[in-house]
Amino acid sequence: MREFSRSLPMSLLRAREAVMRQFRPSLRQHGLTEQQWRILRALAAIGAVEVTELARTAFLLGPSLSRILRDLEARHLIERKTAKEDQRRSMVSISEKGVKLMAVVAPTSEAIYAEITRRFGTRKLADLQEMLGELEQSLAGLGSADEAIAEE
Amino acid sequence: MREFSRSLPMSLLRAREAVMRQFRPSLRQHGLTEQQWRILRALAAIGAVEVTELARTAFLLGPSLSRILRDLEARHLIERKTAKEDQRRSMVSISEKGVKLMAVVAPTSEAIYAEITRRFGTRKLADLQEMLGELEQSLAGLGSADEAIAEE
DNA sequence: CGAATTCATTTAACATGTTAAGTATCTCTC
DNA sequence: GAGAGATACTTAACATGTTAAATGAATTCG
Repeated sequence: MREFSRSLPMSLLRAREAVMRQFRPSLRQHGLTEQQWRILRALAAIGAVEVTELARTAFLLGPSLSRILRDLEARHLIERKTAKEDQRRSMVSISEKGVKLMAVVAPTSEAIYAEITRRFGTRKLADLQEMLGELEQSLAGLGSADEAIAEE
Repeated sequence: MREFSRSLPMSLLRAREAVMRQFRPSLRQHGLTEQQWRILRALAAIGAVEVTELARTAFLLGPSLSRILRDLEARHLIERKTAKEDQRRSMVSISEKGVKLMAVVAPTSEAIYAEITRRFGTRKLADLQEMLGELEQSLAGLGSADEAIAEE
């Protein structure tokens, strides 16, 4: 069997951890987790969105997002209001307090990203992201929760 | 600010998820999580190891590993015995039952990996892993839990 | 119209990630 | 050789990942 530590999943895991390790301390100082920060950024970029689309954008599963939104709302960092036409949907948006928090955190976050880019190289970073996108594309539609049924 | 969904952390997260989505159903059919599978593979490759080194090899934090080993031991998939010279250390190894389980799971797992390799391309896969390793290297020693202290 | 179905979101249950604290053992030093 | 410190591992507490089930609201279809 392939040497365990050289598998693709491990390479991806180690690389991502190396990157996230840079951001976590700064976020933590402001009481934010990686996921909470993703949600705030997504909301700031998009504006008001439904929960389902926010999940797609921030790449979080519904249950995780549901819990995090509850907490962020309790901290008044986001706002929620149910849609008038469809009572099932709720529109989520970042609050003024959330915007202010982002303004505090963003500079450090940007500086860290810049340092990572500097160390790894701008060109290599672009190449890497290109390859990661291609990898994702090449696997699209393979494990979409349909193929596994045949094995049951 | 940089378009959120194109950040390096997101690219890495999406790519890894695309890959792991392929493996999870098969592992799940055998009652294994991704992390439990990593541990079994690591043990099969290395033999008997201390918990701390296993954590390094399987890329898991101590507390996670501690819990998982407790469960795997209860399922008789691994074995543990405290070292004679140093009562603090315990040597972990895969059990016969664990080996048999691996023999059942491995073929499917290998087939999935082969399919991923085929779709993405052997050469590109090697290139990608090379770049991921370089990224990890270029960030080594940056966020080793020391630099954040200056900010406190 | 009304039951069945679909859809958006939440809750539940269990496993892991993450940081801090605890426990037991070992080592080192005076 | 006794106490301070270091080391290996575990527990605790809280946040998220993951799958299944529940809830409530809209839609479809007979």
